[in-house]
Amino acid sequence: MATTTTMMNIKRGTLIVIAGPTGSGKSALAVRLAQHFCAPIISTDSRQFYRGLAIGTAQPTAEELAAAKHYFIADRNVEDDFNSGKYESEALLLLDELFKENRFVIAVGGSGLYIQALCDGMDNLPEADQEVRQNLKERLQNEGLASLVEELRQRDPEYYDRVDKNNPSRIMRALEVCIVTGRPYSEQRSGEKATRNFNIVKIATDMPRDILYDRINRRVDMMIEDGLIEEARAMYHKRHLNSLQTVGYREMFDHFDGKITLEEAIDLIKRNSRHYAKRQMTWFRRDTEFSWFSPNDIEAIIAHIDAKILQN
RNA sequence: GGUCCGAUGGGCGAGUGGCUUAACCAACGGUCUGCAAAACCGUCUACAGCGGUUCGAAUCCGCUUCGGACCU
Repeated sequence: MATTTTMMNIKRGTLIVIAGPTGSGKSALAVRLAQHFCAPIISTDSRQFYRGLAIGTAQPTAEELAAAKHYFIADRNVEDDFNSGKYESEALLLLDELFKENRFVIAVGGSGLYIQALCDGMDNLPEADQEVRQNLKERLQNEGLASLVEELRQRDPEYYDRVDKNNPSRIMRALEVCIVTGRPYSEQRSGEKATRNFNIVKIATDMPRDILYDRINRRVDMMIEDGLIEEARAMYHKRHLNSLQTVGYREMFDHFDGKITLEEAIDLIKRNSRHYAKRQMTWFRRDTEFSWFSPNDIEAIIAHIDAKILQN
C-alpha cells in the first residue's frame, strides 16, 4: 500500500496500550476495557508468549481468556527464537487484520522494549547472528570485556563515547551489528519514530509502592500454591533457553540444583519481582506519553481514552 | 547485690589508634533499539551517651544507659 500523501493521516483505529509494573492489575483492567470497547487484546509481555509458563508468568486466567479474545498468549514454544524485532513485525501484521474488524485493540503487558517496538518501531538492524554472537561470548570469556570495548572503540567511536562500558550485553550487541553489517552501529540508528496507521493511547497503572509490593509478594505465594514448582520442574531440562531466563524459573532451577532451599527460592522470586517492577516503572516514567491511573479507576480511564479519541 | 560479655548505617556484619565511603542485602533513583522478567549504573558516610588519654579514636581509660550470660 502506498503511503498517503493527503494532509490528514488516515488512521484505521485506536490501539489502547496498557502498561505498568508487574502485579499492578493490568490484565484484569485490559479485560474490562476490552469488554467496554469491544476490543481484542494483544499481549506486550515478553514471557507470556510461551507455552508452559502459564503460572510463573501470570498469563491471563481461563475466565479472562474467555472474556476477551487474546493474542500473543502462549502461542509459541520456549524453544522458538523470538525478540522485539520479530514481535514488531508480527504484531503489526496482526493489527492490520484486527483493525479491519475493530475500531479498538488493546495492547497489555509490561515489557517496555516490546511496547516501544510496537508503538515507535525498531531501526532496520540485523537481528542476532548466532555464530557471531557465540563468538563474542567466547571472547568475552577468554579476553574479557575490555577487549570487546576496545574493538567497539575502533569500529564505532561515536557509540563508544556513550555506551555503558560495563554492560556486556550492550557492547556485544553493538559489536555484533558492526561485524555483521560492516558499518558502525550508531550510524544505523536513525532515532526516528515509525509512523503507524492507527492512533495510540497509552495508559499506565500505578498504586502506592507498599501495596504493590504486598500484592507481588502475595501473588508469588499464590503461584507456588498453583503449582509453580511443578511447572518449573517440567522446564528444568530447558533451563539454558533464553525464554527461561525469567523470574520465577531461574530461582526454582537453583533450588532444584540444591543451591538454595525452597524458602530461599520463594523469597528471591519475590525480591526479583519487586526489582523488576521497579525497573518497569523507571521505563514507563521516562515515556511521557503515558498517563497514570489506579487500575481500579475504570471510569477515569475510560473518560481519558474517550477524550483522547476525540482529539485524534 | 556481684562478676563477665556486648552495644557499629533499615538489616546483617567486618574493622582493636591515623586510607575503610568495608562487604553484602534491603530501600531509593537511573540507563535502555533484536536475549529486555535480560544486562548494567548511581545514592544512602554509621560506630549507644558523656567525659578523659592522645598530635589523632569506632578502636585505649572512666562513668552512665540499654541488652545478654553467669554467680550468690
